[in-house]
Amino acid sequence: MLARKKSQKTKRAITTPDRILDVAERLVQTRGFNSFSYADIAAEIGISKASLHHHFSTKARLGLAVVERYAARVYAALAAIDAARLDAPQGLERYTQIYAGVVAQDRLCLVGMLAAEYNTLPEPMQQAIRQYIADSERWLAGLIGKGRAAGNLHPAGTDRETALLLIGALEGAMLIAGPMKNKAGFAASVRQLLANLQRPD
Amino acid sequence: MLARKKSQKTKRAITTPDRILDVAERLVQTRGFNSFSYADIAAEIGISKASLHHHFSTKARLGLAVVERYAARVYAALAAIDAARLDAPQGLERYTQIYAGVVAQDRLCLVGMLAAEYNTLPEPMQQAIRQYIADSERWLAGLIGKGRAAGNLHPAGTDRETALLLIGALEGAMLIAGPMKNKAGFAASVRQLLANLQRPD
DNA sequence: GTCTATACAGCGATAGAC
DNA sequence: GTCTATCGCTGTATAGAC
Repeated sequence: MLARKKSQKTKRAITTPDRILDVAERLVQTRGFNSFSYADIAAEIGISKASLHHHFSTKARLGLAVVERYAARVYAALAAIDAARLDAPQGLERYTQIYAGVVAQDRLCLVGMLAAEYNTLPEPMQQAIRQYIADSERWLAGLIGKGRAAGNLHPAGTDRETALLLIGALEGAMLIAGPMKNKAGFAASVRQLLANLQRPD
Repeated sequence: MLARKKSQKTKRAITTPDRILDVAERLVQTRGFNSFSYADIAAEIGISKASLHHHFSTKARLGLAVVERYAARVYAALAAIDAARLDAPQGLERYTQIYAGVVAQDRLCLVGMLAAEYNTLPEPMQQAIRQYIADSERWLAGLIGKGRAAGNLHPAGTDRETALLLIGALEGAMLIAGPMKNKAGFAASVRQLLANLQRPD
C-alpha cells in the first residue's frame, strides 16, 4: 500500500502531463508530428516552453508518450470487444467504430499520420508504430479466423491478409475523408468492406 | 512556329527545373512536404539555395508544381488505359499497377502523403490535392459503372462509393506497407479488392 | 514545478555581384 | 542562371532564479 503507482491513481484531477498529452495528441492527429512545436502546446495550455521540457524532456519522448497512450486506449477498446463475446461481424463493426470516432473529431488516426511521417521520426516512435500495426493485425486476424470458422465471414484472402486489407482501407478512408470533407464517404467505405466480408462465395 | 511552348519541346536535355522537381517529388513522397528544405535539394543537385529560388520563388510554388506534374503523369496513365479499350477488370488491374510502381520505389503516393499534411499546406496545394482525388474518383467510378453494366463487376456500393473505397484502400495499403516493410501485403490487399469486385452476388 | 532569458541550429527568402 | 552573404524568424533545448 505504500507504493501507489500512477496506474492505481483514484479520482485525482487531470494532471499537467495529461493536459500536455491531450493537446499534443490532437496536434499530431491534425497537423503531424513535424508540424507543431513546443510553443504551440505551451500557448494553448498557458505554461512556458521550459515547463513543457520539465515534463517531457525532448520532443521525441513526448511523441513516444503520445503514441503509447493512444495505443493503450485502443488496446483497451479491443479488450472490451473481446469481453463482450460478440460474433465476428459484430466485433468487426465495433472495431470500425473506433475509427469512426476519430473521423467524427476531424482527425486522422494517430498511427496513420505517423506512418506517413515514418521516415522522419525518432527510432523509438517508429518501433511503437510498427508494434501498433502488428498488434492490430494480429487481433483482427484472430477475429476474422473466428468468423471464418463460424461461417459468418467469407474473406477473399488469408486471415492476415484480410486483416491488413482492413487496416489499410480504414486508414486510407480516414486519409481521404479529411481533404474531401466527406465523412459519409468514410462510412460508405466501412459498409462495403463489412459487406464484402460477409458475402458468401 | 515562332512561339514554341514548353510542351512542344523536342528532345532537349533534362533541365534544371526538371531535376529540381524530380528531387522534390521524391522528398515529398518519402519525408513529406514539411520535412525537407531547400538546402536538402540544393545539396543533392549541387547548386545553391539562391539558385533554387530563381527557379521556384517560394516553397509553396515548388510544392504546387510538384503536385501538378505528378497529377499530369497519372492522368496520362489513365488516358492510356482508356485508349487500350480494356474491359473493366483489366482496366482496374492496370490502375492498381500505377500505385504498385510507387510502392516498388519505397515511396508513398504523393497525394496520399500530402493528404496527411493537408491542414498545414498552402491553399493552392490543398486545392490541387482535392482536384486529384475528385478526378481519380470520377474516372474510377466511370470504369466501375462500365463493368457493372457489362456484368463483369459486382460492387457492393454505388459507383462513386466503390471508387472512393478503392482509392482509400490503395492509399492506406501504401501507408502501411512502408513502416511494415511489407510490399507483399500491398499486393495481397490489391488482389482481395479486385477479387471482391468481381465476385458475383 | 514554474518562470525568464538565452544559446544555437535550421528554416525560407532576399540583395546584389558576376 | 549562378553565386556568396546575410536577414529575420522559428525550432528544440538549456541555465539558473524563484
